[in-house]
Amino acid sequence: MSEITIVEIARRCGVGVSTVSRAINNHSDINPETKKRIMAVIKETGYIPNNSARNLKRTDAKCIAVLVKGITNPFFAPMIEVVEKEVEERKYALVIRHVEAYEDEVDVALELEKEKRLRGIIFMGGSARHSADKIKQLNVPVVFATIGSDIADDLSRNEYSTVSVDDEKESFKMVEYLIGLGHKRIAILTEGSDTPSIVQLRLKGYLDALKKHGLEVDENLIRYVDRRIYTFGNGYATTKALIESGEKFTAIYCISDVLAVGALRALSDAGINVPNDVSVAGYDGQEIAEYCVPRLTTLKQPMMEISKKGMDLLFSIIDKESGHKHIVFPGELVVGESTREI
Amino acid sequence: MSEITIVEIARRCGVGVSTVSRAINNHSDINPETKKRIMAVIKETGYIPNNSARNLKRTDAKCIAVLVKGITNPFFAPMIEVVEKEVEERKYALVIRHVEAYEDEVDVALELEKEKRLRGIIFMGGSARHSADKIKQLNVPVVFATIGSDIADDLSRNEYSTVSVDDEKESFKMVEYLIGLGHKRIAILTEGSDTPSIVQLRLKGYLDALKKHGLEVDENLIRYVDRRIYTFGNGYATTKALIESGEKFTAIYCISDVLAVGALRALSDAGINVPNDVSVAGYDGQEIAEYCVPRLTTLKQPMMEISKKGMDLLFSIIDKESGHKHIVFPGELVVGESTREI
DNA sequence: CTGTTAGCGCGTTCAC
DNA sequence: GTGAACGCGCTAACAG
Repeated sequence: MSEITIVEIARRCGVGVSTVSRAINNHSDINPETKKRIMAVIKETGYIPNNSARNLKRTDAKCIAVLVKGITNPFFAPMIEVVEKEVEERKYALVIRHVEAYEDEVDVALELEKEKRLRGIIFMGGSARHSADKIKQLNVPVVFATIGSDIADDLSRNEYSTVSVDDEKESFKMVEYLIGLGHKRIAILTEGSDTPSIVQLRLKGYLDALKKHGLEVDENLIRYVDRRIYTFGNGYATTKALIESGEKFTAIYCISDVLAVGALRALSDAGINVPNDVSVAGYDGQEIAEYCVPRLTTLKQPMMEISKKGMDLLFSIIDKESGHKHIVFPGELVVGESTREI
Repeated sequence: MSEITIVEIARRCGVGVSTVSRAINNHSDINPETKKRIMAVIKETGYIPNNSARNLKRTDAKCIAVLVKGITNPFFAPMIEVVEKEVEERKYALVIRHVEAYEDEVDVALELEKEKRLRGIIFMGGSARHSADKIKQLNVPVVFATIGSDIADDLSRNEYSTVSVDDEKESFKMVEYLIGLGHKRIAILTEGSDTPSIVQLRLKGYLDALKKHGLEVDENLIRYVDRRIYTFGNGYATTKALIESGEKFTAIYCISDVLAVGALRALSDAGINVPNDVSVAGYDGQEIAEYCVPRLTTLKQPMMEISKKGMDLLFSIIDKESGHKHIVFPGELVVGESTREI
C-alpha cells in the first residue's frame, strides 16, 4: 500500500500539485469548480496531507502548545479544557504534550518548537526555576500557569509570564486559619522535593504561620509522602504512619486535596472522627473536595481564571499588545466540614 | 534568529552533513573522535534536529501511538503509565494523543500515521464500532483496550485486537449481586449514549439481570447523567434528582466509580445512610473507590493487566509472532462498605 | 570511516 | 486561475 500523496491527487484530477495545495488550504485564487472536483477526489481516496512535510514548509501555522507536567494529574483537567476552548476560539491549532517527571519541560518545548511552528507556549505545573537563557531560546511567548513569579530572579522576569496564586501566602492563610481554630499541633503532609516548586512554597507558608503565632515547629509533624502528592494511597499511607507513630496532633494539613482524601480514609479506619477528633485541611480546591465525606476544607485555586487569564495574556503577547506580566490570583479558603474549633 | 540546521553544524565542524547525522543517530560507522567533536558543537549551539524533517525521511522510526479518548479521565492514568513502561523497555518511541469527544479516534490515528512513522496503535476508550475498512487503512497493528470484541462484526475481527473485560457480563454480575442482597428496586446511573459503547453494554447487563430474576424494569429508575460519566458533579446532581423525585429504591448502581462517589455525597446530604438505608455500587475499580467513605463496592477492571496484555499483544503482532486476538479479562467484584443485605 | 547527493511530501514563488 | 520548479531539514544510499 504505497502512501497516497498530493502528486497522486493532482494526477488523478489532471491538475498541478499547487492547485491541489490551494484547494486543501482554502486559498482564494482557485476556481470553485476545480476545487470541488479536487475535494471530491480527496475524500474518495482518503488522502491525508502529511503533516511533517507541511510543518517543514509552512510559514504561518498558527499553533499553541500546552506542556503539562504529569498529565495524569486530575488537577489540570479543567484547565486544559479552558485552554482548548480559548485556542479554538482564536482559530489556532493546539498541541498538548505531557512531560514526564524526569524531563525538563523547557527542553521538551524546545524540541517541539523545532517540529511544529509554535506561536506560543503555556506550561502547567512542573518546576519553577528555569534559566532565562533557555526560555529566551524558545523565541515565542511563554506563560507559566500555576507557577508563581516569586521564584524567578529579576533578570528573567521579562522573558516570560506567570499566572498563579501566591502559594506561600495562601498556604500561610490556611495554617493560620487552623491555628485560629485553636489547633496547636498541626501535622503537614508534604513532599520531599529538592527542586524549587510549589511544594516548597506551601511548606514555607506552614512554617511561617507557626512561627508567627509562636508555635514551635515539630519535625515529627512534618511528614513527607513518597514521591507523588496526587495519589490517594500516599495520603493514606503517610497518615496511617503518622497515627501509628503515636505522635499527638489535632489537625492535619495536606498540601493537596488528593492527599487529604487519603488522610480522611486513614483517620476513619483508625476510628478517629473528622472533624471532632482531628481536623483535616487540603489544598487546591479540586472537585473531589466538594464531594468527599466530610467535605474538605481547602484552599481553592481559581483554576479556570488562571488558565483563562493565562491564555488571554499569551495571545496578547503574541499580538504584541502587551509585554510579559506576572499575575497573582487570590486563592479562596473554602471551609468544608473537615475542620472545627478545638 | 535564523534557526540553526544540520548544515550549519556540519560547516562549523568542517564535516559533511551525513557525518553529523550519523553522530546524532548513534550510527556505528563513525570515528569516536569526530563524533565527540560534533556532539560538543551541537551542545554548544543548542542545536535540535527538526523532527518534521526526520519523520519525512526516516524509514525505521520505531514509534507507538496511544490514542486516549478523554485524557482528562483519571481512569486511564494508570494504564498510560504501563504503556509508557512497556514501550520504553522495547526501545520504541511513544506518542500520546488525546482525542476529543467529538473526534473520531480512527481518523485522528490516520492523520497521525501520516505524520509519524507509526508501527502500532493502541486505543483507549472511545466508541466501539469502527468500520473495518478504515482500520485496515491504518496499515499497522491496532489494539483496542477496554473495548470488547462483542461489538465487532465477524468480518472485522481479524483486522484488530481487543483487550477488555466483558462489560455486559460484569455489569450483569454486579446487579445480580445486588439482587442477591435482596434489593428489588435498583436504580441505575448511566449515560444516554447513542453510539455503541461500554455504557450501553453495562446498561444491558443491568436490564438482563433484572429480567433473569423476574424483576420488572422501571424506567423511572434508569437515570441518565448529563453527558459525562466521569464527573462527581453529575453523579451528585442525578442522584439528588432521583431522591427528590420521590421514587422508591434501595440501591443505586452507578456505571462508574466517579458517579458513585457523587451519589454517596448526595445521599449523605439527604440524610440517607449508606449502606443501611441505601446500597451504592460503582464500576471500574478506580483508586478512589478504595479511599472514599464508605469504601465503594465496585466492579474492578484489571487495568494494569489489560494495558500490559494490550502492549504485549501489539508488539507480538508487530513482530509477526501472532495474529489479531480478542482477549477478555475477568473483572473482580470488590465488596466494599457501601452495600449490604436488605 | 567520511562526503556527496537524491529525494521524503508539501507550500510557495514565479511565470504563464 | 493554474502549473513547473525549487527547497524546507533531514536521512540513506552510494561512492570514495
